[in-house]
Amino acid sequence: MSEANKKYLISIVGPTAVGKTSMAIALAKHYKTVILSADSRQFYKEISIGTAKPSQAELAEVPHYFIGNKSVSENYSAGDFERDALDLLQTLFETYDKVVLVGGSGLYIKALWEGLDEMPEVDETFRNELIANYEKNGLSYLQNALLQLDEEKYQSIDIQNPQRLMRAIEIASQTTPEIRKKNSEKRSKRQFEVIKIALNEDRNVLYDKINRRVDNMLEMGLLAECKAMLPYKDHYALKTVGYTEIFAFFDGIHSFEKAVELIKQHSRNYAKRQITWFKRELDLIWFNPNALGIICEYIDKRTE
RNA sequence: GGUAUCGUGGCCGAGUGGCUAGGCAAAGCUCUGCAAAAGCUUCUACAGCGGUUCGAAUCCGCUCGGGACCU
Repeated sequence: MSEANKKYLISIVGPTAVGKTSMAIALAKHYKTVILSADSRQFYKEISIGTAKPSQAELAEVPHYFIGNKSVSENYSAGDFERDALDLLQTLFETYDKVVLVGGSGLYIKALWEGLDEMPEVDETFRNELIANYEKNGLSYLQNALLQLDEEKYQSIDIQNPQRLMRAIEIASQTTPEIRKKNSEKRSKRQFEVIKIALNEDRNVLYDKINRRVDNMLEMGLLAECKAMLPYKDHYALKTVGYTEIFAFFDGIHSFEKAVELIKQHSRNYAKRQITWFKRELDLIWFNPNALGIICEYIDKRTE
């Protein structure tokens, strides 16, 4: 079963602060390859401290892709990432048999592993109208709108979730059932094998790491980074843990101490959601974050 | 020592005789383009003991505890 030219995407996933970055670097060095990041916030070049980007020293150890390659003023979606990452992988696999993927953004990783259906481009004007209508008329407005456009979708999604409803309406209003069916059929097959590795550890240990990392971010100058981002505070990229809480502090909504407490708490909540997300992935194996040796053995067995 | 006063689930907090307040946290979960987002579910407590009542977190008594005031 060993094929000379078989390509592998070694994927390291798991909750925030568990130790994915250092594991990915260790693996990339061991297999003499490069790292492709799948972190929906580390794309942005202006925000580094609060997103726990790899340090300059770490970035110098191994080539990284998709770190700081976008600006917070751009909108970048899971679909964009799938397309860009797939393009890049095609090139990388000409040189490497194995590439390390690392990140914690479940949807983005899923997009790269399995692909998303082809969908119409997001129409900002339409989306803004939808948001305005939702704010004026409430959830039932969205529910009714989707029910009119695509009853099948209405039955299958969480109709309590305004974000999902709006996205479904966007798609339904620009496509027909036939197009939607065809789009889901032409999802592209992957030319590489995905090896799914998740890192996790005792919840209390993880939470402790998260808390300490937040303190560390503050020491490294998170406050100044947030201050510099004030002009962009309404961009999607800044709607994220570590920034929204500090912005609220700047606005006098709560104290600095409260902001710090909330960042820690929200980071813990995020970690929990990540764990829930990846738990559904059945062909994914869980390891302790310092089990480098065991992980290498596992990879070797899978790729021999 | 005396006088009033308060004591609600991990935390905050409404409720003055009868129908699970609510919020936060926590835990569990959902997920095809805002995803570090957004949403869902679960968690029946009234300091203790006794009394009144068909029925008490709510009324009465005592005890314990907190903070306040007076001497």
